[in-house]
Parts: sequence; C-alpha cells; structure tokens
Amino acid sequence: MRSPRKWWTKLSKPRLKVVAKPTVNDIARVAGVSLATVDRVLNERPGVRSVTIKKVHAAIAELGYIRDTAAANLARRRVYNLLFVLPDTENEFVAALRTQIEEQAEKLSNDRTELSLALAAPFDAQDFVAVLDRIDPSDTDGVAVFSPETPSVRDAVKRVRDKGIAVVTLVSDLPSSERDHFVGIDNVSAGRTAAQLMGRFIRRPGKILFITGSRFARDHLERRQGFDLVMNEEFPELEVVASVEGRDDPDLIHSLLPEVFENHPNICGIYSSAAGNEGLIRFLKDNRAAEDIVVIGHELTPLSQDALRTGVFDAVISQDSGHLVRSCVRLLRATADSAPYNPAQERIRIDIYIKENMPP
Amino acid sequence: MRSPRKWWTKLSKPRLKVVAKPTVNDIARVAGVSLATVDRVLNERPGVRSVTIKKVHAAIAELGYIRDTAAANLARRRVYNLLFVLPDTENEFVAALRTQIEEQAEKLSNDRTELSLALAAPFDAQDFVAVLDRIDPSDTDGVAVFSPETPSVRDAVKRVRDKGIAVVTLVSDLPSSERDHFVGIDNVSAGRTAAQLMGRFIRRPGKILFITGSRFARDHLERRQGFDLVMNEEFPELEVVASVEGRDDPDLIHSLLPEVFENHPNICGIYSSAAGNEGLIRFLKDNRAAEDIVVIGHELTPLSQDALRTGVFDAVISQDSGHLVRSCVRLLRATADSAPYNPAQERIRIDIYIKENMPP
DNA sequence: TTGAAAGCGATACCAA
DNA sequence: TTGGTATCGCTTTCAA
Repeated sequence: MRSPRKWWTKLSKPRLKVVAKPTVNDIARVAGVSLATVDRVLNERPGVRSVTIKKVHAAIAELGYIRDTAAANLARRRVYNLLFVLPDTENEFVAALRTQIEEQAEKLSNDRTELSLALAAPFDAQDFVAVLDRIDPSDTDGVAVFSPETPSVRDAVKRVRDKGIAVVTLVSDLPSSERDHFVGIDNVSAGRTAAQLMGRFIRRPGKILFITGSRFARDHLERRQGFDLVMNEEFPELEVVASVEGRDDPDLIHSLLPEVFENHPNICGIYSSAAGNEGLIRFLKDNRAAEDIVVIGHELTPLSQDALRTGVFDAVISQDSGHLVRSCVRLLRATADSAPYNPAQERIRIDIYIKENMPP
Repeated sequence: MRSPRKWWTKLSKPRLKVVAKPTVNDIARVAGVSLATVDRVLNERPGVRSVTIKKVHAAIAELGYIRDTAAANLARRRVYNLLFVLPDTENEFVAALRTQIEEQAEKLSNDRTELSLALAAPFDAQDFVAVLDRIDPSDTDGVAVFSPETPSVRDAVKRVRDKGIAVVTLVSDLPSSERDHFVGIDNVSAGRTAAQLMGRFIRRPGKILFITGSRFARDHLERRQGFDLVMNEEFPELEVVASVEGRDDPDLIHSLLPEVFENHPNICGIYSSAAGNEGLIRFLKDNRAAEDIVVIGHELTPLSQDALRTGVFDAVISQDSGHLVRSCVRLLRATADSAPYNPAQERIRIDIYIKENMPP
C-alpha cells in the first residue's frame, strides 16, 4: 500500500523557501528599492543607475520571480489589435478561415484582443501591397497575411515589420520577407503525403492529373514539388501528365477538365492541390468514366466532406482552420510582447482525412 | 480604389454608445447600488433582496457587461489544482502524456494552475479506485483519469464528482460514470480508419492479425469493434483471424507472435490497437516472411515514427498528447468554474500518420 | 535617478 | 440587506 502522505506528485517547480510566488513587492523589499524602480528595471525603462539595475536583477534572480502577465495587462490596460489580411474569395477554405476569425474575435474581445479583417483581390499582388502599406502601427500590433508570393509583397511585409508591427504569414509562406513566423503546414510534405496515398490507393497503371491554383501561390507550387518527388521515386509506373491552372475557380476548373480527359484517356488519379473543388466534384459526378479514379483534394470543408462520404474523393489533405487562427493570435501576441511561445503547440499538422475519420 | 476610411472591418461586437467596456463600477453606478452588492449578484451570493437583484441585472443587460476573468482571478487569488491519474506503465504513449503534463505544469504554474500526477497499477481497477477515493476536494479542483473500465471504477468516479470535483476521462472513456467530459478520440472511428487504410493498402488476399491490450481497456475494445465493422462491410476477402492480448507488454507480445504466425501462415496485415509496439517491431524486423505485411499501429512515438520511416509500419493512428493534456486542463478549469468552453477546440482529432506527414 | 500613491477590474472582509 | 474599503500584482503619473 502506498504511503498516505505522498501518493501524488506536485509537478510545478518546487519553490525553495517561500510558499507564495514572489511579486514585485518582494523584489522591491529584497533589493531595497521602490516599486516604481523595480518596474523600470523590469520593463527596461530608462533613468535607472546601473548599480540599481544590478541590485534589482539580483533580487529577481534570488527570488525566482516570474511576471504575472494577467495582472500586468490589467494594469496596463493593454489591448492587442490584430489584423488578418486575406484574399477576397468565395472559396470554402477562406470562408472557413473567416468564420473562425469572426467566431474567435467574439471571444477574444473579452481577452483584450481585437481582431480585424482586411481583404485584397485574390492573386493580385499589387492589391495586397496596397493593403499592407496602409497598416498603421498606432492602431495595429500584429498582422497575419495569406497572400500570393511576389517580390513586391515580400517588400511590403518587410515595411510592415519595419514599422514595429509583428507579422506572420498564413497558409502560404513568404520566406525572406522577414515575417516573424509562418503559420501553416509544410506544403512540400503535404504534396508528398498526397502522392504516397495516391500511389498506394491506385490499383492500375495510368496517368495522374494535377490541379493547381496559380503560379504565384507558393503553397500550391510546393505541393506540386513534393508530389512529383514521391511519384518519381516510389511510383514510376504512374505518370503525372497535366497541370490545370484553375485559379481556385470552380467554373473554370469544370470547363477545363473535358479537354484534359480527351487528351489523356487513361487518367487514374487526380490531385487537386488548390481550392475550387466544387467544379471538380461536379465534373466527376457527371462522368461515369471517372468512377474508379482515385481523387485526393485539399482542405476539409462541407463540400469535400460530402465528397469523401459519397466516395468521390478518396482522401483529403487538410489543415485545421481553427488551429490556424488561434495560432496566429497566440504568435502575434507573443511576438508583440517579445514573449516566448510553445513551438509544439503552434506546429500545424498535415491532417489526412478519409471517410472514416472525418469529424461528425 | 478602396475608401481610405474603411478598408478593414473590426470584428468584435460593436458596442452601442460607450467606447470602453463596462465594469462593475459602471453597473454599480447605473443600478444605484454599491460595488459589493454588484459582486453579490454577479456571484449569486445570498443576502440580496430580489428587487435589488433585478436592478443589478437590468444594469448588466443594459450595459452589456462581460466579466473580466483575469481581473477576477487576480482578486480572488484563484488557483486551480488539477490531478492527472495515469497507469504506472513504461509504455511510450503514457510516457509522452507524462512528459506533456510535466512540461505544461511548468508553464501553467504561472497561470494559476497547479498540476499533480498520481499513478495506479496498470489494468488494476482496484488500485484506480483506491487512488480516486483518496482525492480530497479541499485541495483538488479537477481530475483527469485514464483508467480501465469496470463498474467499480465508474462508481469511484461518481464519488469523486459527488465531492464537487470536476472529472474528465482521458483516452479511454468511462461512460455512465457521469464524468464531465471525455478527452480523447472516438475509438470506434479510429478502428474504422485503420481498417479502411488496411484494406486499401493490402494488395493480396490473406488474413489479418489484431493485437489488443486488455479486455478491460475500453479504447481497445472500441477500436476492435470499428475495425471489424469496416473489414466485414468493405473487405470481405480479408479475414480477421486472431486477437493477441498483449497487455501493452512488448516482451509478452514478442513471445506470443511466433505461434500465431505458425497457426496462420497467410497473414497479410497486422493492426496493433494497443501499446507495446516495441515487441511487434522487433518481431517484424527479425522475420523476413513479414516483409510485405501491411502494419498499422497506434500513437506516434519515437519508436513508431522510426517504424514508419523504415517501412516496418505503413500507417499510425494517433492522438496528439499535447492536445490531450491542454484539453484536459481547459475543460477542468472551465468545469470547475462552470464556465463555457469551445467544443471545436476540444475535439481530439484522429490523426493519420504515414512516413511523409510525420513531424520532423 | 528615485519614490509615493493612485489606479486597472474584481473580490472579500468588516461594519452598519 | 447593504456599503465602505483594503487588496490582488503590476503599471503609471507626479513629485521630490
């Protein structure tokens, strides 16, 4: 039988002597200075002699002080103003993102965080630049941007950061734009994942059709890259033949497909790496010939869920829109305060959905 | 060109007249009562005339007041004492859970939340009951328990709740124990998912081996149930032959397998629904005959990741241990305060991992 | 360069 | 049944 005195373990770091956590008052007392001075040191405000700074730091170290952020924000009346910049499209994935942003805005406003939304013309780099250049550091602390990748957009992001605003890229990265973080999946791996599933699901030789959104969408490009890599390495008997540029437009995609199928009668797999699935699904439902084609799409939405349920899609690669938005918020707040964050929690997973593991 | 005045949208609910959010002081002023009385009404404390209560409620409604939890917790000096009850095993999944609990304990202790850990003998219902019965409501606000399912454990959980302590079940549910929430995946769906992948990956007829942990582990039972369902419905040519009860013990599993393979020479798939993968992996690596068997395991751990990487495993069904622990904490805190929570955020996903979408 | 004191929004104790 | 007021941990004037 266990000793009744210690059948559980307390997991927080055991404090040495004191029971209560040290506060600014304790520091002031130990360092022999006033509260105001402690605050100056804590927040690196000017006008403190270096001797005094040292004394305070010594006390902080001795006591193992950790700032109570909630109390600090209360006193400071701190409000985080965060802006999401998204393409102004109707597609379901962006719609899901917007829904998440709106829902969380509601709750977060009780948590000193105000969310705003700005839209730019889809695939229009200049419009994104215009939006980004309008951002005013006096009323925004952080920006999350989901944008096509061009040098001009990268420069605009850099300018936003130079104003002292935290920036994360969302879904599609803008490397070398000096954004603080990227919030999204590793799209090369996502493409690889799609290829592996495709290769293992397909049971007859044939050709693979690849559908993309735009040449400037870095996420789509990276997916293509990963997809081709695994296809070449592991499934050389399958050939990736055509790449339809659908601009995330269901009708465009729907209108382009017949010709593709005429030119390539032996298609046995389709990887749709972009949005606009509605056009693809409509085409597949109307074409008996398409019945035993393995189809893999991106982003779990009502439409793609239905496609999985009815067997039109075989798998969907996805990223959780709720997680994406929460992650942006946490990272922007942390960056704005130069506070630490939990990388494990912010890693966005490459979700694989088949009909049996879909959420209800 | 957009109007420079409204190129973005503020998303929080727009307040009517006031700029600042209303506080208790505003309520007191509008209702014409004191701060203390507002507090009494807000926290449903006794000793207020119903007329007064009505006045205060009217003011609250008029102003659209929302309590500032951070400030409340500060004033209240509220500390959440949460206890995790886990089986005292060495297996990697439980180890990951423990690591997560320990890591988060560190951070959460700066957030007025203290985590503790209690261990019970694995698969030993009586020991779980003993641990649960020891829990003292004066020093714990919530309990997360990962336990086998027996009537006695269910009753013990009920007793814990009757003491006014919030309870969530973790990984393996105890329905009808009146726990407040279940934190984990839908294990029937997990089994279905494994079966679908298994069926689509296998390329030759043969038999399937099912490995479980214990008859009392509800999670394993549910996985079996889901697995059989899909196998029967969609892959009748594959027969699920044997069920090895491995008690999550690598050595036991390793020692049981040779006989199974002798009795069933035509095994083409293995679904390991429990822990103890190390024994299975060792066996598979040593047996050339096992080379083209499709193997699906549970829980992404260093071992199973390695098995995916080397092709010993074809897929892993998993649940994110970090998410599990965070979810327990959020739900226990919310339940302890009878505060609302976000169901979407607490839904634990059935993660599918193949070698291409593993985290690095 | 420093300190005293008044908040931030909410709770809680003591009187009335 | 009520109200006054100190307090939580931290920030921020305003004076000294």
